[in-house]
Formats: sequence, C-alpha cells, structure tokens
Amino acid sequence: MPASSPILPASLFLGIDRSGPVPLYFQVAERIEAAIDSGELPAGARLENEIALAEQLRLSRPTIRRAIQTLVDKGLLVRRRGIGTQVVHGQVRRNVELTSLFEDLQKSHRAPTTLVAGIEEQEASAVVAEQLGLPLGSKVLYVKRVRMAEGVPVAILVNYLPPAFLDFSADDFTQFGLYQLFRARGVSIQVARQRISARNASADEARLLTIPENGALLTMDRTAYDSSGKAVEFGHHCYRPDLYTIETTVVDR
Amino acid sequence: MPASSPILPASLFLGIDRSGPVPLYFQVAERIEAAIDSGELPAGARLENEIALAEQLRLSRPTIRRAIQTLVDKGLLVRRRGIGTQVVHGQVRRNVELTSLFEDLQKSHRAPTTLVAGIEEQEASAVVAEQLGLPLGSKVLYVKRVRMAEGVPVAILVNYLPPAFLDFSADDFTQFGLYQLFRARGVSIQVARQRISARNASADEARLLTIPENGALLTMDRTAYDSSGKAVEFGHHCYRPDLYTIETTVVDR
DNA sequence: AAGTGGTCTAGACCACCGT
DNA sequence: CGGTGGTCTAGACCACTTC
Repeated sequence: MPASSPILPASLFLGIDRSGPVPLYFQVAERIEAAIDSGELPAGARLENEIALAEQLRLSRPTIRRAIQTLVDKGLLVRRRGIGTQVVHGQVRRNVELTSLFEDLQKSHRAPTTLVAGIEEQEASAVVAEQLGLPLGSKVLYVKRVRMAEGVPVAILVNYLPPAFLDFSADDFTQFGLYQLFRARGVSIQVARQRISARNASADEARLLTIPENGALLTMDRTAYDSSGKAVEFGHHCYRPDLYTIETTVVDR
Repeated sequence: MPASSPILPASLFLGIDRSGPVPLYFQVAERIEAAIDSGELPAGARLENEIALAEQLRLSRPTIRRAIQTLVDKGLLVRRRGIGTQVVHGQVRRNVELTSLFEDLQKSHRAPTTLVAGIEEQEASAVVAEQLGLPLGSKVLYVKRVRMAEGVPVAILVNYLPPAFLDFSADDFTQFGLYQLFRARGVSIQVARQRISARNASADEARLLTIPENGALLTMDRTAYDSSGKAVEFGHHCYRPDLYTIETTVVDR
C-alpha cells in the first residue's frame, strides 16, 4: 500500500472570492501552498483527486487543474497518472524570481543600499548593440552600481539601457532598484535570459567587494525583455559568493 | 501603428497527427518553434490570433492556447492582452534542461567521458540525510566523478544516492550519466532544486581540473526528486567556469 | 475493474488595448 | 468600438496504475 489516504485541507473552504479580480485558480493555488507551508499538507501527503476537489470547492475541473499545475511548476507538487498528486519531500525553498537583487534583499529585510560608481551616456559596443537589438553605436545608458546589504558590499552591477532610458539619474539608482524604475515607467519585464558562471576577481573588484585579491566571483550576464519582446536591459553582474547564492527549481515537463 | 500584420506560418498545416500518441498542443508548439528557429517567424513578428489559429488548424482554442503557453514558458513568445502574441527579440538560446551534464555534452557532441575517482558505501551525514530525507546514518552510495569533454576535465561531481541504488558500480558510471542510469531503473526525475555559487579551488580540485591553484570554480548543489516526490540524488558539483556556463530563461507569470 | 491524471472540445464572459 | 488575450465552465474520451 504505497499511498496513504488523501488529504483535504480545511483552509481551502475559507473565502473564495468570485467577484474580485483575483483568478479563482490563483486563489486555490495560494491556499494549497499555504497548507503546504503550514504543515497541514506535509511532505509526501496525497492530495484529494481533481474531480473531488472540483466538486467540493464548487469549481470546474480545469480550474482545479490549473491551480495544481501552478504548484507543480513551482516544484511543490508532483503528479502521476493513475496515482495522484503528492507534496514533494524536502522543505520548501523560495526561488529567485524575476526580480532585481534590490527587491530580493528588500523582501528578506537585509536593508539594501546602492552606491552609483559610474553613470554616463555611451555608444553601444558590438556586444551591447547585439544584446539590446540596437544599431552599432546607438546611445545607451551605462551605469555601474555597488549593491550593499546592511552596509556590506554584495555585488557589482554593470548595466546598459536602451535610449528610452537615457534620462535615468544617479539619484534614481540610489533610491530604487532597476526593475522598480522600469515599472514606474510602465515597463514590465516578462522574460530574461541569464548566463551564470564564475571567475577570479580583479584587484579593483576585490577592493569594492572587500574580498581577497583573486577571490572567486559568481557572475551573471542578463538580457531582459519587456512585454513587447524588445530588450530593455543588458547587464554584467558579479556577486560575492559567500553572501549570495542563486537558487532555482527545475521542473521536467 | 505599432504592430505589423500577423503571420501564419505555412509549416503549421503540414501533418498534424490526430491518432498518434503526441499531444496536439505539443505538435503545434513544435511547429511554431521550428518556424521561429528557421526564421519564418523572425524576432518581433506577430502571430495570428488564437481564434483564427484554432479555426484554420481545425483545433479548439484551448489547445492552441496551450501550445502558445508552452512557448511563452520557454521564453520564445510574449503575449499582451489586447495586442497579440509576438516573437521575443534576441536569438534563441537553449536552456540547460533537467538533464545531467553528461547528456548536455552528448547533445552538443563534445564527447563526454567519465573518470570514477571514488565510489563506496557510506553512512549518511547530517546534511546528506536531511537532503535525501533519510534517517541519520543510513547507508548511501557515495560516488565522485571527473567529467571530461574531449579529454579535457570539465567538472568534479560528488553524489550521494539513497539505499535503493547501492548496487551501482564504477563501470555503470564510466559508461553512463547518472540520469541515464536512473531512467534504466524506471526512475524519472521530475523536479530538482539547485543552489549555484562560486568559490576558489583547492589544490586537489585545481589539479584534477587542470586550472591554476586558487582559480575560481562554479559550484552547484542539487537535490533531485522523482515522480513520487522522494529525493533520489544529492550532489555537490564544481565546474571549470571557462568551459561551462549555466544558461537559464526566467519567465514572469 | 476502479481510480487517477492527461488531453480535447465548444462555448461563454470578461479585461485590456488601440482607434 | 472592435480585436486581443485571460478566465471559467461542463462534459467527453483516453492512458496509465493498482488491485
């Protein structure tokens, strides 16, 4: 008898709002996720089947399926045909989502601050032009920042922004994260491609990050695209590996 | 007029197989992806709307939506309500999917080979026991491998496997990748959690990877779970950063 | 045989975008 | 206003797993 009897979290029945703007599948996913976090659905627990859930929540099966799929994509649940849906073992860790480092640190209450080490208009190099999808030599905004958490330098962030953002100022970057500035302009990042690697720090980088010379750096190049598919940011970042780790969940589909 | 007229790739009409085992939405997604790869759908191109696609392909709208969603999740398309669906700018790079390094190298024809540097039964340490969800001191298989591509060492892979796999031999690991061995046992990895960072190489690691002592290493810890949600692998890996880069696409949902 | 998730359909209504 | 994607429904049939 491999599987135990299914569990129906009581919290699912509390307050599903059919008139508000929050999608029903999202509300259901939220409640299931909360039940996992709280331990009401422990690791390995079997969830009630889709049909039964749909009936008991007075929702259609596709809506329930979509809620469950959301959590499968997050790596919290696994599904097997003929078997059922179960909570993944191992405690839940939260991923680095599509936010900037600034917001990651804000969320974990690590008091981020920013030092603008350089900001100027530049002509796009071959690499920058290609990444941003601009003609060679276009005006771009170059900005180099040092990001601190609780006063300790965590990362050096070098970014190139297309001409539409030439007017961002050092002040803007001191107060806000890049993605916050984008949102204030109505620009929403929808997809980003990241290349992660490592290398030894230069003397300059070691000094800025207060690590030994030739210490290892975690590096990430990122190109981000907005909801029209155009590149809005290309950046070359390096992190103190003892203070910053990239966590990802990979799901087979 | 921001958007150009929509494009309907001719290749979509060729051979959709309604009787075979391949889902219709998958076949459609494949064809659209091929049209993007071939340039028939260039960066920025607008796709025909969902209703029209459904009619012309004689499929239902949900099926078309699912096909498109698959490609949005891959970071190839972006959608905006009231606007339409467009191809993301920037050439497409393929992600590291949920495969082992061995298969990544195989696919890119870089002739992977494996040197088994150590394999033995061990008692699970606190960390290993926790990651694998086993009692402290359980028997686990420890295996340390050096992975080469075209004869050049690329990575050092240290893995711990639960008791069910104690019988894997050095020969197995010389011939096959870990995930190939799992599949041969009917174990399919469904989700993995990865922690990526960097550090300086030890003298030993530098020697094995033929890099300067104290050179930077890209590191990844991974815990992988099978389709029943149980941990089947915990590993601690380090890569030569000049020969291996982790590429990911992050999508806002 | 019974139970599960996987796929597919045909339609409905809504929210948002541009003109 | 017309056109787009976003959500939701009610049902059908199938494939796989376990008994």
